[in-house]
Amino acid sequence: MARSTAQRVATTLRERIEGGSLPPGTQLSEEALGRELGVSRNTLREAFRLLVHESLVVHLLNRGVFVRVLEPADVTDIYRVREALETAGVRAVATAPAARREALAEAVAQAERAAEAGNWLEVGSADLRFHRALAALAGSERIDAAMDRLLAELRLAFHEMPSPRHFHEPFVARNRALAQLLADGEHTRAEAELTTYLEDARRLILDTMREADR
Amino acid sequence: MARSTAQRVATTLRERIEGGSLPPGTQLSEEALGRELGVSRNTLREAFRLLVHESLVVHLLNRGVFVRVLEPADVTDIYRVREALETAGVRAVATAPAARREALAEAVAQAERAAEAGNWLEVGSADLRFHRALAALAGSERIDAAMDRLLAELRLAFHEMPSPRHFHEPFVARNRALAQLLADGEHTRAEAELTTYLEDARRLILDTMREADR
DNA sequence: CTATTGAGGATTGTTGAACAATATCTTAGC
DNA sequence: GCTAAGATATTGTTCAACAATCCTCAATAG
Repeated sequence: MARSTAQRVATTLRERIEGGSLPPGTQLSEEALGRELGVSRNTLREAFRLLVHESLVVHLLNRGVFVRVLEPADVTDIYRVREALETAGVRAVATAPAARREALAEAVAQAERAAEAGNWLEVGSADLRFHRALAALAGSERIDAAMDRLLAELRLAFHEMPSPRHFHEPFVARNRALAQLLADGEHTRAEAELTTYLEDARRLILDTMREADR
Repeated sequence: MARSTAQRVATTLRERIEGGSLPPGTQLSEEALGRELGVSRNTLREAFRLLVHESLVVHLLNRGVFVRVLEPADVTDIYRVREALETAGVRAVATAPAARREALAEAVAQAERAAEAGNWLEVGSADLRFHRALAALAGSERIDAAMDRLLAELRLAFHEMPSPRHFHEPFVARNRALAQLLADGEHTRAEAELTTYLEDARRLILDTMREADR
């Protein structure tokens, strides 16, 4: 559990960004943040580098670091990568260990329980876990890490979603259907469903973003 | 082209690593390197962060940074990601702009010219360009960046290849065949060829690595 | 002889202050 | 209103010091 000061500071900032108290576009001032968190500027800069690596912030030379602002083009790009990685998972389902396949069903069940309880934010988290588990079928550490980064970026966009229910509800049943297709060995149909799923989700996000820009 | 000192330092270290003068496993001492390159420890540490992001070095807490040592498991992992990303490119070939499709033929031609000239290192570079162009058909900045990182990692393994000709020669013709299948719209066969191509290349590297461990 | 422990030395982790380089804001002049 | 020059604030980089951690190696116990 040994972690450096910079890593702890990065965790604090990550929570603030994902929690919304540091909204996209905010500049992270070295002097102010360092004083508030009780760390030196050098250490803070090391923490910034970690967050840059996670794409949660961007670093502009001589201007500083800013909480990432997700453009529509970014959302489109992210969904292209998701399609590539999750499709790779679908294709590897036959050779994946049983534990990884069970993780899919587990995430679906969690999403359904959260939906019944009306906890739509948790539904969203379970949805991301499901798709992370999907990509994890490929059995690659690098794919897992890439998915983690992608989904962290996407969470920035989720913050702009005015109604979590409207956004997450339709996908609960579709996740179950997709999991069922995979369990039944219907690989081709599973791939097709995944593609339309991602296409629909992407469009929903983009429409909402355009809506918000008025 | 404004670049910070840290970025320039990272570039020289990158060149030394890829050039072989800093072989895998070497520790990058903050004190010694900082004195030699005429930069402070803090700036050097910022440069290290950039290289960590590129996976060229690893950072162990309280122990320092070391030039990445590629294990057989890493090679297997990298080829899983390559399969996912390059397959995504193959699938998007129909919708890709003409310029991107021409980049494929260009890389094939360069590899063939280099092979005729007996310049096998250049053949290797052209091979990587071809596969980078393949993934670029997907039209995603993040996929492009991921491929760049993956191929930079792979170069670490290429250093251990005793005979560049033996390793690169067989793949020149296969790249041309693959490009032809794509130009002909034979998507299914192209995907199949890509899979066996990557499988063969991976096995060749792994066999060589095991050979070298004796 | 092997394994463990502990002291010492070397390296990294972090700090705070200082100055340089750059960007942004303000103001003067047209 | 617009441009240009200067003032101000922020980041980029350095330096020196100290704290925390790891590694080496010898001394010791079994």
